[in-house]
Amino acid sequence: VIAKFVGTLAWWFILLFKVAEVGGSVMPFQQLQEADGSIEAQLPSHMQRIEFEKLQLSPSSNQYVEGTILAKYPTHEFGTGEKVFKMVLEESTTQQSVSNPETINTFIFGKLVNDCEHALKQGDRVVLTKFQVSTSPSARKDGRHVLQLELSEETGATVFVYAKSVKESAASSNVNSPINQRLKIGTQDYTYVPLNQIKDGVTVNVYGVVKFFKPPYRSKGTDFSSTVTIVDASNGRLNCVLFNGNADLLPKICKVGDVVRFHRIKIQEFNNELQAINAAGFSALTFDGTLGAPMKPRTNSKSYQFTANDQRTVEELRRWANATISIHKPTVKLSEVKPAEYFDLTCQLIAKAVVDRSAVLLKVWDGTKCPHTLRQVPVDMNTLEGDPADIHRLCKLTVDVLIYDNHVGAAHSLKVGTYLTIHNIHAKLATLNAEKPSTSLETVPEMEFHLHGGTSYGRGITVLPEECSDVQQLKQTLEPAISEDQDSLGDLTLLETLNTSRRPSAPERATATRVERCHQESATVLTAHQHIRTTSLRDVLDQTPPQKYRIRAKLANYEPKALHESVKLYCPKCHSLQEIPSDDHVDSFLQDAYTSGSAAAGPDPPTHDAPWYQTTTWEAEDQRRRQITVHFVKSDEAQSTPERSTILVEGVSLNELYRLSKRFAMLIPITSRTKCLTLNDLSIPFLIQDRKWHYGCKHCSHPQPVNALQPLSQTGPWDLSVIAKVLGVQLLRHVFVMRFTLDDGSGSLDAFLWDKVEQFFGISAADVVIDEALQDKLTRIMDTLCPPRTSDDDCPWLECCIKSYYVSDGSEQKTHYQIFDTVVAEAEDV
DNA sequence: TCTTAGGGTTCG
Repeated sequence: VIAKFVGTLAWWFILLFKVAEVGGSVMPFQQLQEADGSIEAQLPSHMQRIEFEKLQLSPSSNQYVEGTILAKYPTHEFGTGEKVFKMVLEESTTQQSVSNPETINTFIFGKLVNDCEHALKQGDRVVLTKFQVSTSPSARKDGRHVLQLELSEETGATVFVYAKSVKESAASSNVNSPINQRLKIGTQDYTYVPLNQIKDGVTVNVYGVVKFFKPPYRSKGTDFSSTVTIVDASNGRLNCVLFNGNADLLPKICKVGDVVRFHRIKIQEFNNELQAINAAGFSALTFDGTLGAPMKPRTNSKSYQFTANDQRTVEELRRWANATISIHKPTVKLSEVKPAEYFDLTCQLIAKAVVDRSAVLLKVWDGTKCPHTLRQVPVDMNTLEGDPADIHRLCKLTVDVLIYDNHVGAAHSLKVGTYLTIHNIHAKLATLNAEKPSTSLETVPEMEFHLHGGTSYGRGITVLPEECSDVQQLKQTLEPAISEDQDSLGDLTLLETLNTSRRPSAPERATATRVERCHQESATVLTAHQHIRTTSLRDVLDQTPPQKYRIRAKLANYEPKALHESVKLYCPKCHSLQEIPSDDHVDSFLQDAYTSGSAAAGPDPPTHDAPWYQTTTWEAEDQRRRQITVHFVKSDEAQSTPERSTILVEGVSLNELYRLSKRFAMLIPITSRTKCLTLNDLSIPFLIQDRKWHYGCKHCSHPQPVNALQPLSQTGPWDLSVIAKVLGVQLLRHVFVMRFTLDDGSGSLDAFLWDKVEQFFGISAADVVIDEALQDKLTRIMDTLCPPRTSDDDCPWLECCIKSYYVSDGSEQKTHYQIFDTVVAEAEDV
């Protein structure tokens, strides 16, 4: 189609422009040059033309329209200084004669106007992308398309124009210089009117705190509707009535107290009061009203301007609202519900079932136990959608909520596991009637939960985004509630259900096999939290710490690759982490010790016996005439074999240290430089026991003279921790520290493995250092988790618990992740 | 320019 067009009329395709701002920074221009192929090749990838006639209220972002400017109206300026102009586009079509070409009203807003009001002329052929579609209020009058196009900063729109060939364009005064050179990217200065200064008849931008709202619902007309009452520090108050054919373009408010920014609302009078209604080009940002919450707005806008001023405004509104007690509603948990109360319930959906045409049953929980006798809505288990394991395990904590009439559609489309707020839910005491008489006077009336029909008091259901602060708070209540509940009957009930002779329902079978499959297919398994849903790494990366997740990912890489480097020394007191001193380091330290020792000690080294040890001295077989001294600690005769005895050694080399440590149970390297026996500097092991080298923390130890050991010589076999205590040594612990790069296809992150890693691998960090068989095992495990030289397909999945946390490096906070409550599957068989 | 709704408790 386009080729024919280009061929006959010899148009050139010149880019126009794209103006979009994300978070205040200008995106680069996207410049397209002359076309000698299809238009699609010139546009961002996968763009598809949509004919006017096929336009819908929620266009997908890869659609573009193409048309000729039939009329262009003068630019109008709002009181806010923002500009807007309207044009009428006629469908470009190749058909020879079109009796009734489609025409559509198109509005250009904001800085886009500055960019193209002079560049576009009647008769120009344009391509528009990322427009917003709304119903045309003037369709009946002007006979044009029932929908209209709106292009603004917020839609991320791009306008392209065809210009005539170079020759023609040279003759034309309009297009004699390349359009892209005339572009100026300016930021739009949005002005926001305090709510007490709002006047009738103007289109304005406002900021405010939500005092009341009705979540979007389908109106009796063509659109979705949402009512939002906002207030601000000026003591103003504004009732906004918002419509849109696409519910997603209405503000995404979760709760009273949220902060909103509306662009382009029109003020009008109704019932002697001013009210706002969304004007063309309306767009909304919604911020969590929680002090200190991230400044990431909920919005459908493709891009938006958000300056330092905006940030200040949101912060101020948050502060003001949180100090103004009348704005917020008290939150009510299930444990606090009073009979006949109406409240907003923030909860997680566990299961749902269609009851009849006018009602849907939702089984929800908020982690607290409702103290009232609850009515259980009878439903066929087979019509109940949800994980049977969860339904059974949480049955004591879930409540049945009946959702009626106009809310049924919304309830029906909810996904199990979703976090919700059910607004204005009614805790109703069941009415006893003649057909269901009370059997005794003591019968306690049951409590039932209803979401009645209608939208009064903001009745409706809001799906909460994962990152909203209410969800984060809710999750913290849910998780401990599950583990408490696990100890009770929950699991037993589940087992009984799965073990009954009755054939399990399909979802039940799926759950049972899924549990098995987890263990089979995953190279690591969880030691707890199996009930938690898996979160994608992309979602993990989107959220702010601290959080805990269950994830499923592959091990793309790990550090250190030299596995012996993964073992470090950790001080449980000062929490410092250090490398294990290398053999070279210990060797040179020992050499320094005996070289300087013999020089400084003078002619009379303390080589004599003491009441608690016997001393032997001999000369080493090297050229330096080095003197080796060994003090044998006296003990019972029964323990006097070398394998059971303790020796204090001076003047030994690394080699001798190894040889002696094989023969004696315990070996303490010492020095007699100071005339009494003392420990060496703690950069070498202070004690070797069963070939295991033990180190002390330099910061936390207060070494005592070795003579302090004398009283111990009477009490039989020596214990490592006792010796350390007597000698004033704070023991360092061997620990594994590794970094796993996890990837699940949706995202990738680095997670540290350093707490309880011995459980993770089933290997002791202290032992692996001296045991080659264990080193081989560790290598085999890592080769299983992350096979060398294989494709991604051969990498096993890892089921892991990870938690996110902030680490401050002085100037900024960084997000770190740590693996916990996870072990290698069947590590004992590796 | 304008249908919807224009906050204010229910059939269950």
